[in-house]
Amino acid sequence: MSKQGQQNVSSRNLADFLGVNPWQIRKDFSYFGDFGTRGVGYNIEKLIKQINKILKLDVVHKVALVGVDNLGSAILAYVGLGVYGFNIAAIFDIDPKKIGKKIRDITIEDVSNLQTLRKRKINLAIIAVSRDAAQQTADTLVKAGVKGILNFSPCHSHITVPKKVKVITIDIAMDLACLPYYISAS
Amino acid sequence: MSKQGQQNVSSRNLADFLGVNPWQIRKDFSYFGDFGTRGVGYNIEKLIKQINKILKLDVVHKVALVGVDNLGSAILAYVGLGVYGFNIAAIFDIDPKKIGKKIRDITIEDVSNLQTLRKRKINLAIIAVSRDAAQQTADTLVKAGVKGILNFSPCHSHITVPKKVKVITIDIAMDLACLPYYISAS
DNA sequence: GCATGTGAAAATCTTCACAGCA
DNA sequence: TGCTGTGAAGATTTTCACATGC
Repeated sequence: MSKQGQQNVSSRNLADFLGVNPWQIRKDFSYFGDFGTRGVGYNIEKLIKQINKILKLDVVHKVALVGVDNLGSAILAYVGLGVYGFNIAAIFDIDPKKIGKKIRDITIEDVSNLQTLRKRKINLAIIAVSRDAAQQTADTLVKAGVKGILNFSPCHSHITVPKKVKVITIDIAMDLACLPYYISAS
Repeated sequence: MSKQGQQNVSSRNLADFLGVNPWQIRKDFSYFGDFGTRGVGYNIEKLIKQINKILKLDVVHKVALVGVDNLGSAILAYVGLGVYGFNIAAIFDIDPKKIGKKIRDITIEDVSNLQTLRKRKINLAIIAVSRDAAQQTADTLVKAGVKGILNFSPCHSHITVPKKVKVITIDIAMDLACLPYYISAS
């Protein structure tokens, strides 16, 4: 909407777009403050800024990618160029054939370099390694000061981390496994 | 646990493993029936069967993969070999260079063949195409009788389908975007 | 004794109706 | 008049305590 030059948006507009009720939008916003103007709606630019601030997306975050297989490459393509203000600042792999090569001007490093993340002020990481290496990778990342992990290993492989570290797991097979339940219900 | 030869598991065991309370486990199960034995716990084999039945994972589901880029290849590696009883039964792409090649004994077909899905009794699909092609792909899939879609295009590209069709969207960049909120809270 | 299954209480989330303000 | 912000009502979910059965 911002790109289309719109100035304001109402809770009804947003609700229709998302498929929810207008009062859900308003109630949710109200927990964080008064963003709108009565009779007018929400100023789009201001709203974007407010939400980015709430979600802490108002600064650029450096991210390390561990594992640059097919999945790692796909992630780079998706997250690569600054969506939501992320900056893939380092890439690691265990495969000697890949180490030293460059992807998008970033040199692939050996996983033994992971310990340098703290010094480089990188505290987010994406785990795209094989399921067997996932826990070990997580341990190393935590030791290197990483505070948030996006984990692509299957959820039953059960990554354990100290609870000050936030892990979000994307388990592709499990998401697929949700579909049959819904399609049979209809 | 089953693979380790265990016979029974208690709600406490399951709860500890998942990081929730035992009574949450029991209450949830109780909505679907009486699976356990008082004083003993749940028979693991029987429990697996019951849950698979509830989730409709007790039969093999055929799945079509559309788009066999890096992401598509990664998905094949993850879902490829029968996890949760899925069977990747067809692969489609738009790139003439890929069409006709084989991956895991499956010949890559042109997307114009998507209409054959109904005849082949494939009613689940994975969309791993570029964001611009996502809606069009979804439309074609729906027309071909697909009832459930796992969609990897960004959620703001906003796939629209008839509501009898279930779509689950995995938006990698958005999941990553959740992390900063949690790490700053600690 | 031990662990499930469940009604009831407590907490939370959703919906609504309308006051308040541009 | 139009749309936000919000207290209160309604619905749902979570927690708990204990009766039930092996």
